[in-house]
Amino acid sequence: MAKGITRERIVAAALDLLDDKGMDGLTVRALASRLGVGAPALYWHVRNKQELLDEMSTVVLRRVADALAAITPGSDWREDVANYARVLRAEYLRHRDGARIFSGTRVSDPEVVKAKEPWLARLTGAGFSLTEADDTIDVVTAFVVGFVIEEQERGQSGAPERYSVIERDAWLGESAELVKAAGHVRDDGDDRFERQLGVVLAGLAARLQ
Amino acid sequence: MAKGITRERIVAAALDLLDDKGMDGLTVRALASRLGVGAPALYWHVRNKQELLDEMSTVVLRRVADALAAITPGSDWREDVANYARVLRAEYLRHRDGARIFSGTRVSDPEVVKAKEPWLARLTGAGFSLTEADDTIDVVTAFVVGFVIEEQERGQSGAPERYSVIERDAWLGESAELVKAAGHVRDDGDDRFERQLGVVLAGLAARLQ
DNA sequence: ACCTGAACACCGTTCAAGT
DNA sequence: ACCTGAACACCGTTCAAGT
Repeated sequence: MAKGITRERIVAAALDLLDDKGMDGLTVRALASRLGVGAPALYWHVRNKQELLDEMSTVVLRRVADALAAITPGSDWREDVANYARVLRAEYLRHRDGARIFSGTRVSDPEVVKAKEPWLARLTGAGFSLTEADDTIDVVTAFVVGFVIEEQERGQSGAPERYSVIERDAWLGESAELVKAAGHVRDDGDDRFERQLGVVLAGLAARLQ
Repeated sequence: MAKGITRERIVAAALDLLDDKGMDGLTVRALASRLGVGAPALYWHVRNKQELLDEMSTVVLRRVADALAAITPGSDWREDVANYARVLRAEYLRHRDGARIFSGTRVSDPEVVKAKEPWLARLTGAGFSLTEADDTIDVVTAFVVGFVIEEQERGQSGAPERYSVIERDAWLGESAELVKAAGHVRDDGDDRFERQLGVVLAGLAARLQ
């Protein structure tokens, strides 16, 4: 409706549209009509759809960086790294298919990459070599990305019935008793995340001995 | 050319097409013409494109299961889990954007899910509870998915120059010395993977104490 | 500088009709 | 049972033209 489209407004509207309609509904035309302009108007502000996606992912990672900058570092690097993992997961979860869409995309803003600096300082200060510190951030990031991709696929429209325990057992058929039992005791969400994050953190701590 | 399209041939051709032309080139029409039929012909064998993608990912995961079944389990669960991680990474790497495309999709074949059974048996036998055994497979899977997504994004067409160290330093601008230094010492590929996988395995081993 | 209108070369999918 | 031809309702993107 109100004109005066800017790059930032486009990206913000794109994130809203993604949450409303999902990845398939995130089209240049739908985005333009949401902003009250024609589709070609967007191409004055953004080179193409890929650049738009990169910009969206940069915004999400900037929020991660900002949230982390607002947290006062604790006394233990373990708790700080855990907070990084939690914030990253929370920001991915905030958007439909966030982990799949925003992982492995190019960050367009150097400031977001520079946000790693205090973390590397803190980890090397705690006794990690530079490579180990870099590995630390990377391995935690990889874990969170993989975890949330699976998590978001699960909690989605389109046949949650396969994940209903009874139907899953029937679908599995004969034998595979442990696979079925694992399905019965399986939990979701925060507890599962914290538990598995604990595994990764324990592995990192072991490096310091 | 040769007619007699079957579901399996369609999926195999789709994997080939993906590797040749990438995700954007994987269209129903291009796939059909590769098989020598019209696009609507495919809809007799496959409900829609999503089902085709699910089937592709099932084939990839079936190869993982088969490769693992061919490996004789060693004396140490650590080495077995490491082999799972290596095989999963290798199969993802085999296809363009494999990790991003094939992770978090629905497996259509119960046999592939059942392949987890001997792993759960082995891990519980080694002293893990059922939940811990399930976490073990999941946390390793999540790590591999996240790692390979990043890995495949990097080794791709479209501006590898940002990842050239000199240009990256310039792009980063002032300060952020540790971020730059980390970029200088950073390696890629197998060594990096083995190192970070070692972190996850150490964390899992710590659970057993 | 910023946006529109019209167009181009595509998409996934449906469906009557053919064999 | 399996496939074609034609069509529908879309896509992302370009480009001359308007203001």
